[in-house]
Amino acid sequence: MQKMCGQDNPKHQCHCQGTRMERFIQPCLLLLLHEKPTHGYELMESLKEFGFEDGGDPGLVYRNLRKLEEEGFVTSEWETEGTGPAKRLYSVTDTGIDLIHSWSAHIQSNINRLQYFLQRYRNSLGSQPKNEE
Amino acid sequence: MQKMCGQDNPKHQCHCQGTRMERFIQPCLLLLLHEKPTHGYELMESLKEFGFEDGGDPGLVYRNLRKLEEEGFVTSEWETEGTGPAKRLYSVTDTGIDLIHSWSAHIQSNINRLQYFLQRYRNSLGSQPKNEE
DNA sequence: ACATATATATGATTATAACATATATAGAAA
DNA sequence: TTTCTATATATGTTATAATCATATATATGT
Repeated sequence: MQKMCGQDNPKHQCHCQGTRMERFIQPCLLLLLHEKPTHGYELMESLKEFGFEDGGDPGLVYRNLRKLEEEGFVTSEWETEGTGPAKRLYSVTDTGIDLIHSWSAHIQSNINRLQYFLQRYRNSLGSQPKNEE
Repeated sequence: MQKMCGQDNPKHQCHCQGTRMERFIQPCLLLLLHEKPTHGYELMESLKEFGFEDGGDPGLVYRNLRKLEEEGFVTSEWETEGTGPAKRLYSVTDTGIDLIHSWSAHIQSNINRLQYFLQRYRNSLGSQPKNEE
């Protein structure tokens, strides 16, 4: 049996599996880092604003940051000052900024595709009653 | 080196990797089959309207159809009449229709997330000049 | 006879997310 | 002072899905 999406209402269990937005975490991280250079743990907190439940999986966040750094879109340095364990502070590079622009263009075209789908959905099914589960 | 997205203009090679819309082929197949029961090969042709280049990979299309059938969202039967090789004709079931509704709700919420991103992008970067590659 | 269009299917590889843990620092509470 | 929690980063493992490659077969056009 396939996994369910859960969506907004935890009681409603639909089967659409439309939960994942592939790679979407990447532009979110870049944009957040452009707004304010910071570290992974705080980024997780901010990711909630972009719809990532609980800020997303730590593994996903930290690995994405490392990969972005490998590829030159962000840079990092250790911050040992202050309380608690050391933080790895990230900031966006110039190519990172370019990447945000690229992503934004792409996200706009994704919106267009999704809206095309909804348009067509409404034309053929939108006004019909739904079978409640 | 990471893969590039290609986007609209084949000459423009951006690095956003935002090409895939995970699982999006599923609601498209279901909606097309609701509009008109048909077979995989023709579905590939129609998928172009939803932004799938060349109608998407045949492997992806046929495997998705089989999986949807396994799960009871579509049914199929062989069509041996007519010219050319036999076609497997698919149509949507009632639970398949429900699934389209679920997907649509989800797609709407994905649009909202993407638009939230773009809004925030415009606030912090939208008016600035882009470094052309 | 050979190429092409139609039609379905499957094997193998790669990319990504999800799930599970491990490690370490520091403050608060008991 | 022991224990709990929050902070902070990291990695191993598995599951899922897209991509790439290829195989098979029917029919038509040249």
